[in-house]
Amino acid sequence: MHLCSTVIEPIKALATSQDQHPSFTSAVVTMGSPDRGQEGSSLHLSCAGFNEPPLTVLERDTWELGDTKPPRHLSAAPERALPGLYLSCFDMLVTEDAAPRPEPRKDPEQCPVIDSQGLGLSLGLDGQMEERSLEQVQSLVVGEVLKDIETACKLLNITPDPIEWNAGNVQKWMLWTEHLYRLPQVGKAFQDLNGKDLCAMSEEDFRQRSMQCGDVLYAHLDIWKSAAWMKERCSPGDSKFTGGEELWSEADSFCSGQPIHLWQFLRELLLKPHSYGRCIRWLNKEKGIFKIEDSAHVARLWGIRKNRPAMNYDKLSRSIRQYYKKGIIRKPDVSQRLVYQFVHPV
DNA sequence: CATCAGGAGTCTT
DNA sequence: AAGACTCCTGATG
Repeated sequence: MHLCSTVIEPIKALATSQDQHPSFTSAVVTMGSPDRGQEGSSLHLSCAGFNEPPLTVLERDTWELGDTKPPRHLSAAPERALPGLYLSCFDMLVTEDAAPRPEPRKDPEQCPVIDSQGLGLSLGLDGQMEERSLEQVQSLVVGEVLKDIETACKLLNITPDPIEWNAGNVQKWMLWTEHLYRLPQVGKAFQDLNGKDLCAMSEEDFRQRSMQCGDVLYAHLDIWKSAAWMKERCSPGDSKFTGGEELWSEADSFCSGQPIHLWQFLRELLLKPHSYGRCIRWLNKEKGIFKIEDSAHVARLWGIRKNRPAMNYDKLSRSIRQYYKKGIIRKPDVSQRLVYQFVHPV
């Protein structure tokens, strides 16, 4: 499988340009996290394609380090919901190069574009190397997206594909997304919608239900839809996206399995510092010592997971203390507030 | 005041 | 029955 070679230019543009181009669909790669930029090690990618050329442009987005919301303009997505069009750059990533090799692009002013008509660059040796490294970057990006979604699935006990969600799952996802991006609570506006309804909604529908963050929710859902679509499209055994398949199957088994334990939940949060590092983080990962930075937030997330709206840190900490006897969690030797230690660190 | 420790009854799976 | 939830009293910083 080859990447469409014209993806290279957009990535270059990503590194150098902050300008937006009027004729983009939206494909966004950002470093860091919507919630916590400091970790900065993971890539967040989201795209939404129009089905008219130019099909996709990667652009640098304003969703920068430290920002708390995904890019607004992500929402520039198609009104008609064709699964294959949700994420045209994913499309490019997973599609065999069926189209004829494109001509070199002559116009330097032209915005970098993944041309839907199959136009692009023919590459020399350098280009091939670039292509390879770009492929690695994209693989990494997609892998990170899949991992993030996998984690959320585990934590929420929902399936990765939004279309399968019932109304309860939708509410959970909404609550979770609100907390992740620190959005105002608007879940009520989406009550009684199942996943199918949600997926059928346009950005405008989202905006109508929530002026404040409908577009953000729409964009976030778009990522999930795209990932689900990609998962479906990836043939089993395709190891292109590092661990992607395993991650998914892992997530599936987790979702359909036993209820998650609190200690597992905490560990999952700790494994995603770029998403949850603001509320819980390792003090000493080797020794399994962690600190709950935002007790209310962690309790709220746990409450969402367990469908316990009344959950608070008082109750959560009581549950943690039950682990003392069982030898799962203890207080570290030097006891500190909000600091605990896994007895058997990974 | 928030956190911590632990008893005890209830609920959920 | 296990694990978690809930409510509680009392201690600590």
